[in-house]
Amino acid sequence: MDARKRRVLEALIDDYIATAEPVGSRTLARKYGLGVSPATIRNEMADLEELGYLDKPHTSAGRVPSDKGYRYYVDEIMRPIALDVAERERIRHAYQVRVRELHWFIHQTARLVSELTQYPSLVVAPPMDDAALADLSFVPLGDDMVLMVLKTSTGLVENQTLAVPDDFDAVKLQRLAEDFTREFRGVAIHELKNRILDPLQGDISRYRELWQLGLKWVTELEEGEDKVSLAGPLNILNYPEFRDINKVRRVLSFLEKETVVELVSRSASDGVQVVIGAESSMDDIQDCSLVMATYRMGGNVVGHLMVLGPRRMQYNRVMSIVEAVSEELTRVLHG
Amino acid sequence: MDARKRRVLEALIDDYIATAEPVGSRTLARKYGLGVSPATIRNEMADLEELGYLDKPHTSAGRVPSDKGYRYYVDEIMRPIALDVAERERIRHAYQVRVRELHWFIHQTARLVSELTQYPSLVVAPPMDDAALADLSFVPLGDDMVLMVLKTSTGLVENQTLAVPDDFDAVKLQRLAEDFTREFRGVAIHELKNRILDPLQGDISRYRELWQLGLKWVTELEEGEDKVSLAGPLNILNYPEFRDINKVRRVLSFLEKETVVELVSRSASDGVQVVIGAESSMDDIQDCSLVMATYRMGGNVVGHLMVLGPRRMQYNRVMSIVEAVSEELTRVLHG
DNA sequence: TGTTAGCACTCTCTCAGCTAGAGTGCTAAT
DNA sequence: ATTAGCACTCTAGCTGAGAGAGTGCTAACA
Repeated sequence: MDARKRRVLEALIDDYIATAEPVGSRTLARKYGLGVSPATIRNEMADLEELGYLDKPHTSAGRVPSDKGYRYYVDEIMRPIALDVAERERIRHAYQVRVRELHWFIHQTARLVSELTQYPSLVVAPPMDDAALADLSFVPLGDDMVLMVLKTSTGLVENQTLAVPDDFDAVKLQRLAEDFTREFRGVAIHELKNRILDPLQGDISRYRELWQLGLKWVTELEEGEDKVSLAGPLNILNYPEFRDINKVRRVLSFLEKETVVELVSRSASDGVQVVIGAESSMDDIQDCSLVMATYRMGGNVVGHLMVLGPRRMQYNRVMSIVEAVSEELTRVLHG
Repeated sequence: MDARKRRVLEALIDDYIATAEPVGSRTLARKYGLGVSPATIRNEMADLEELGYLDKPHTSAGRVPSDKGYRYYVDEIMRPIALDVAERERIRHAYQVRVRELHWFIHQTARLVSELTQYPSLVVAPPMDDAALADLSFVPLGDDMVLMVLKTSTGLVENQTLAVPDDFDAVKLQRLAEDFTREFRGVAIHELKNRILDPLQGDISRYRELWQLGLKWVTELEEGEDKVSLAGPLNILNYPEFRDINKVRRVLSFLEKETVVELVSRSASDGVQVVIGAESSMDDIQDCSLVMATYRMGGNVVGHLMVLGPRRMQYNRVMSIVEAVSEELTRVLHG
């Protein structure tokens, strides 16, 4: 793979990303200043095809990048692109409203990313489970209803209405919350469940009744709907590779399945990651690419952020956006 | 319009709803026991076309119902269908979790309806604005943050985190909430804004600073994202009339525009309403039908519920579902 | 030896023409 | 009033030809 092959591959992929049409030697020679004739380029393309970087839809069409071609492009050729000022501003301002609820963050993030990239975007919340309890309070609502407000050590707030037995009045509830917070502050949420159900634990039996109601909620928090936010799914309709309605259906329903979460969570390493086409080994998105990143929250609690597009994706742009947003999100969640 | 014409029209529409293919006289004679020959049916069909109830895609295709045809079918021919037990149960159980947040209700309702009907469904929340204040409380969160919890006279709860000035400690906040609730209980939310901004009002100037923060939130509540919930948009991909990607795009983006809310809110009358094709005078949904209903909450505060599908919709089934759900919702919101 | 011009070849896309099939509308018989 | 029969119309689908784009190979060239 000499320098000229690289330049040919780069030009071809750039052109294909821009046009979605197979690229021929003539086009390449004309539009990109490669300094050689179409015939020479043809030879190079034949080599690149033999090396597995290019595919041919049929004999008399131009070439198209293969998964391996894109991979090489992403890893070795492509240079990161700087976001423009407006985009940076957009990202910086996205989290200025001082909401502290997790589902708001993931919703906002998914929308931000899909609007910036013009691709569908999916954000997975870090498991609430791993965070520690910081504070618990109750707000009586009348009608035997109470609003339970949970604050985590990561600074987030979640709340839920609960029905409580008749004999819990406001005073009792407040004392309960204080006792509870004193006893369990700093304990991880998932740990909490064991402690409460453990009969050897001290004088907490009187909370049990109430807490069991709360347990249900905590459990829901872990695997509730709020955990994943999908934004901009319709964006894929703008790309010609999704002219086929069945493909649209396959991909979009994939995004609503539970498997996405597993897929996204699988790649837990730092930094921006790219998955190209069949690399995901998911049938439904054989010809889609994913750009993923993680964000952190109070230590090692980790959430995920993903963009899905056609393999012919503007990788550098999308990667820059995903990186910038995940960093901003980590920053905001830390402060 | 004699009895036989009615039967022909009914059979034709039933068949077209089932198959999405233009219906010919032969098919009608064969599949529905009309007791007459295709030739006779042809004559009736010619009459029905002249009367405007049917259209012809082209000379040698069968007939297709026109808007007027569907209208007559819905108003005069079609009989309501009873939901089966499983569906009734499904609806009854949908609201058993005792959440009291409006956005939960609309989200849940939209999902329920789209799953039952297999069409996209949209639910518009009643304007928070019209409800009266029942109770206000604050939960301190540390970091100068506070959770503001608003309870309305309709029994719903909304909450929002706010940043507050340094000098509001827990005690001060609690007293503030008590004073506030005492003074403004029963006042409509939209009225509240005027009262607070009115300098002639009594000794409330000390709340102003805090409340102005809250005002922003209340304003957002009125026209925030939580006001509308769309579920099952992908369902339309299952119907052959949406094989064209541009039509899908037109319709789905219509559902995300602000105009839907206006359209839905326009028909404020009781009971289930049907809008067929061009009756909506909305270009983007020329060949879609809408089934809409309202639900009530604490008197006359009204929300809306809508199903969108192809004109070739299973009107009786969808109408039954929409009616049952809106009634159940009204019932639940009342208790 | 690497590059290039030339050229035959291959494959797809499009368009016109044709056919089969479905359905109609009219006429005449019942 | 109903129906059988039949000519007519229109579409969907197939076929074949031609244009166009692009390739791969060969031979000439620097």
